Amino acid sequence: MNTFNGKSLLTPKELAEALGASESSVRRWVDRGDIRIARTAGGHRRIPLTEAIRFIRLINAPVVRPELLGLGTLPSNDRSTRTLSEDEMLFESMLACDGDTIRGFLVSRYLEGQSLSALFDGPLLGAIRRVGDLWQHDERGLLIEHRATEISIEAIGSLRRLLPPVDENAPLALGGAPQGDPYQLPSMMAGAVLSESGFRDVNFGANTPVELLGKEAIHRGARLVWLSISAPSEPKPLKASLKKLAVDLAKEKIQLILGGRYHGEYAPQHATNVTLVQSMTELATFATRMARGQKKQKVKDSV
Amino acid sequence: MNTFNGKSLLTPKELAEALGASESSVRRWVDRGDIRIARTAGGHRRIPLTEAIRFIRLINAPVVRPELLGLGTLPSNDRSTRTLSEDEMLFESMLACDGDTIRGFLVSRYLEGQSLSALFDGPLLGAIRRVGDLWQHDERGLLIEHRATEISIEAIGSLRRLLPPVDENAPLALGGAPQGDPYQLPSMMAGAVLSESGFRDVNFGANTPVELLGKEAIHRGARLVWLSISAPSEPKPLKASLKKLAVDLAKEKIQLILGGRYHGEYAPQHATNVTLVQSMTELATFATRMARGQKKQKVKDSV
DNA sequence: TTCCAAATCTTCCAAATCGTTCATCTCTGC
DNA sequence: GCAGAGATGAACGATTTGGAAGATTTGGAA
Repeated sequence: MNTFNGKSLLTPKELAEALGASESSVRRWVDRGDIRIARTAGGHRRIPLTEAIRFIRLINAPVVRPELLGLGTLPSNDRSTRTLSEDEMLFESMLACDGDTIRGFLVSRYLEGQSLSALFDGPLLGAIRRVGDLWQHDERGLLIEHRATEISIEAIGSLRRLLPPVDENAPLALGGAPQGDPYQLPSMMAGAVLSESGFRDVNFGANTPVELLGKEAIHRGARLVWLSISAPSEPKPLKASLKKLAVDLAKEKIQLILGGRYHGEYAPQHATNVTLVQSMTELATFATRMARGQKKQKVKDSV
Repeated sequence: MNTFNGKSLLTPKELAEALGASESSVRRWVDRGDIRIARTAGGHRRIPLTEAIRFIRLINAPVVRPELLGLGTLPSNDRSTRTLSEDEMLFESMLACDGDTIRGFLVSRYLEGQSLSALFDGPLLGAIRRVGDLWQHDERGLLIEHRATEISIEAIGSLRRLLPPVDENAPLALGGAPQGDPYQLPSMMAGAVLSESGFRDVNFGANTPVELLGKEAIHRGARLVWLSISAPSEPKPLKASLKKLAVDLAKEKIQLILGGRYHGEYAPQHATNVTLVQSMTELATFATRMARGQKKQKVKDSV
């Protein structure tokens, strides 16, 4: 499947979503003759892309979600080849610095029911890692990686607007990346995933002093602290401050979650309130279970 | 009806309810040409969100129910009862890490007709500077500054969604903060302001190697390069690379704009294509004039 | 192949929107 | 105060839209 041309036949549903109209309307327009179509043997309407474009230009219709017309996103009923080329497609879009396609792709997938954690672990982080590998070979790679970060920040922002609002009484989660770690993206993703999992999240971003984070978590009555460790660091001090952090948080029964490429190297041993996660999905699993527990506890408290 | 919140097409009824006006009036405004619209194949009016925003700013209409426009809740737009000074209010919200209030405040001021550059120069940068001063006295200040950055990033994203779409033929602007400068925010603001001024903007964010930026600008046919210098640096190398950048860009007739707290200290002398700006407003003024010039040139080219 | 879930079909209906007209309201100038 | 101009909002029958119900088709998996 040629990812960039998308497919040449659209279903009424696809055209309807691309135009921000209803399936019923598209069917009526087709039946009235405004859009010329082909039919499958069984009578289902199939709209040639060129015909869709002719119609769009004819009535000057605004296209709400261009990616559904195949300019970026794979058609949704092409499940066999989808997973294979998803990463490829996002990677190509990153190379082209095409933020619209990336945002559109992620939003589409989210609306289709994918979780944020799956989207991050799969296509998005996949593409970003490949972009990151680039600047071994190509000096432009560094620029592209910078741009990919900005695009991803924007895309995560768009996705967050689609999340249902979080309960004001939801447990609080604080986090960031430790001092010396300049990567913003993983922590931002973690915040979004935690919000999806039922926490109120407060992300302090890259390069956050671990000691302050701990104090703040206690001060604000957080139930969870996350740290994303994506850059190597002086081993001794970070390991020590993580250990202290774990102990301090344990006193208040606050969970500490460590993730990121280098999280294993600095993680404190033998701490009961520390959890290591390898992926956003693991984070989501842990957080969802924990949020459910907190809710029960809240209910129990209020009884 | 499209239920998800990122809705980009409004019906006349929705806009009417959001403005507290009648459908009849909206229809009249549309038919008179005050609001540019699209039509469905059946002739029903569909109003692009950005066009609704443009109209609201144009006639300075109060928005009674912003949530119908997907804008979330805005602070009371009862303009007579504003007691706290704007700066004070934003600062307080930053202290409380209350991102919603800050986003709502900025969006509502934008709807009232303020320009992005004025909002950035005034309330937003004002509040951020005060937050920045905090950690002279209070160690929590550093955390709050981190959080203020994240909040501002999100707010700028929200504002950008409201800008009218940029013409595909608009001149291209590339920029970022130079190597060694970790501040993301000023460059992100500059990108938004340039977009408002009629450029297609590509922001490479903090810590971007100046040499690569220059090559990329030439490679992609940019008309403008911006650099926001918010952190002190080794004077010699940065000054040298800026000088080389200015010369390289001059050959292609690309303007270089330098801004940020420390821009004066590294700016090349005697370069005709280099402009120093002290504020986002100055950037906007320069960029708007330049974009107008580019447009004229485009028209002339096509004749 | 056979089977199943998801997508699409047709048909129907309530709600929204259309274009139009008309009464009401608000301002301005005298 | 009053006449006229212009804007507003309500009302009308005709048309369009969006969604639901139940039958059929599709694409992929056992």
